[in-house]
Amino acid sequence: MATMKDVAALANVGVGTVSRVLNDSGAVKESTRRKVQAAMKELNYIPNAYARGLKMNKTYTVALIIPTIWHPFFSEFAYYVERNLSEHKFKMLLCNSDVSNEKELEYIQMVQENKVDGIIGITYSDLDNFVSSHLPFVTIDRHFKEETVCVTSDNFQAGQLAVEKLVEKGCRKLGYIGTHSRFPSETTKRRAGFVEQAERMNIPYAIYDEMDPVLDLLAGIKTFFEKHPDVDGVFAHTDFIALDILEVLDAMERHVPEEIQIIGCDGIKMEAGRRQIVSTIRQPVDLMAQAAVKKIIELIDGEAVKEKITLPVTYIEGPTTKNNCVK
Amino acid sequence: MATMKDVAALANVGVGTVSRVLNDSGAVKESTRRKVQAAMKELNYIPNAYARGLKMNKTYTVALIIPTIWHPFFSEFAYYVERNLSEHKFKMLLCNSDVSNEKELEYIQMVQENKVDGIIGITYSDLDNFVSSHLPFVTIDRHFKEETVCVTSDNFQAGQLAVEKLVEKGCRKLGYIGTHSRFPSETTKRRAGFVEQAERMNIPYAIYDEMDPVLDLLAGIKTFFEKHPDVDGVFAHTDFIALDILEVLDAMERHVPEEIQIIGCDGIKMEAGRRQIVSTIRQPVDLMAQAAVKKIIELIDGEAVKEKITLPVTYIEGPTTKNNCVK
DNA sequence: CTGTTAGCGCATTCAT
DNA sequence: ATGAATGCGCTAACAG
Repeated sequence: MATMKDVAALANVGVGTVSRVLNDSGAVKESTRRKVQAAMKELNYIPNAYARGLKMNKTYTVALIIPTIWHPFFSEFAYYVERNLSEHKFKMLLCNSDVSNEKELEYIQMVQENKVDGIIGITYSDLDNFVSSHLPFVTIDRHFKEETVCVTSDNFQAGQLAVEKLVEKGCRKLGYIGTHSRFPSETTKRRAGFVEQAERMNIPYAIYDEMDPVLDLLAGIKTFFEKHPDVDGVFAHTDFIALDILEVLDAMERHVPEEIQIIGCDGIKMEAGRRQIVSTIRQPVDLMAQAAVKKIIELIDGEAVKEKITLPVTYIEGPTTKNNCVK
Repeated sequence: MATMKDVAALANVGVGTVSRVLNDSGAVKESTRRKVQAAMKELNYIPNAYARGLKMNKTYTVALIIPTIWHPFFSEFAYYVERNLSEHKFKMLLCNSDVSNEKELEYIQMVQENKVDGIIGITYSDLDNFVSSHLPFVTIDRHFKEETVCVTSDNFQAGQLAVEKLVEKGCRKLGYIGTHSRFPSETTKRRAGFVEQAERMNIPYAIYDEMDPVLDLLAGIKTFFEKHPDVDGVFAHTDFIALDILEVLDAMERHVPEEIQIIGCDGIKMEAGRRQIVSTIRQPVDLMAQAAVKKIIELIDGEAVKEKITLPVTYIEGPTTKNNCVK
């Protein structure tokens, strides 16, 4: 592997000059620049990012820590994060925590050893206590402390919007079905928004909300519908829970959307271009990723304002609601 | 950030000794070892992987190049690759090529600069011409040259198995519906296996196979069924195509699986623990990832046999076939 | 404009 | 068993 020294020797210049043409820093005479470039090409020179990183104390690498990439929401998010990072000449180290506190901490150690410039994390430990405050950190859906930069979608609005749509589509009694983590998360506001809007619209509702990990969610959902047979519109905390609800209702021979309508949350798609799997309140995943990358780079460059960024959600019609209503 | 020198100073030893206890190399007196460890803890010492990488010319990093992480097959694969790498103390750099030849080449340049120890790739360019033969490379579903290590599932068997199952379930005339890349891929054998088995079982069949990118696949599928109204069993080249077929048949008011049965291929699941979306021939994604990681590490350690690894596929019953038949 | 030099943090000789 | 010295490839500061 050719090094800068080899290039310098072949071009009959000093290594400083090679560095200058490589980085386009300092002034270099056009003729020497061409000489150097020719030498680089001839030797098939490839700069060594490790040497540069060691010297500069900057690696142009960001770690993305998520529970698991094997999930449409996270994989879409990761896709856009990588794409945005790539556009800024950054690389992405992917870390699957499996929602394990222990693995999260292992990754924190690892990324520090690997001198990542920053971390974008969807995590569930109190990582902020372990990340040196010098390490730029952007969190998603989770507001640790005031000083942490957090990107989230408007979860409260999501709950409100779901109620609005369900009522608009003729529902008379609503249900909220969800689970929540032991740790604080912005997503709990989905339920709050649901409740607030239902109260405001003066529409009756029932709630089934359990803490993760849930042993038998399907059984819980079934019990819920047996207890509340008059519920004809459901807001599910996630699209996956909406799928579970569909399964239960199918087994109970209750038809969706004719008898009961369901709106999920997240707006997951299995791949770009494919449609949502249920009617849903969609998080603007692409914009969230874009915002997260923008923020992390600002933090890295030391020019970021610490703030919480909340992006708006939208309703997307799918197969689990009636679409023959007044819009 | 504390360095080895700081630790050495605090522990009153030389940097060599610190390096020795850190890497458990060479002999160190127990008492000094403890002194050093105490100093490391006190200073909250974190080894610098960039310095080490520069020195050792090894980074414990592998790049995964895939078309897009936003796809259940690739995200499951990436999940298992990362997990297996992680168990071997390796890190994973994720690269989404978007099936763009240009981006693939950019990534190749990038990962070379970043001194990755190896590449696992699901790619569509002739990357082998651009990767220095010194860079360990494991490819999935794509056999470049004899010397390339390739991991794939038994695509031919997949086609055979699908025919077997469809016939077993009572189908009298089969259809194969798929698309294929402009580039050679192991997956084209799915069709070959389908044809071979149908011939052998002496069962009539029709084929619709177009080259990507397809402008209007749904229209093509519709035409196929109009032309072959007697087809009552279909093997789809992928699960996603199976979904498309479902959509078309739904619009044509032909019932699945009562009138027509469909078997997809890949066995995608949206997340761990969730079920397949259609009846399918499943690739052993976890084993493929495991094999790929094992191979790449062997290549890195210079002890790999160059070979093609073919893993068996299995049939998984889903909602698009009749399950009331003799097994 | 350009050549020379001093580290960046670490692993590894080579003496001791 | 351990301390000192060398260099991995690069950038930046300095001297010309």
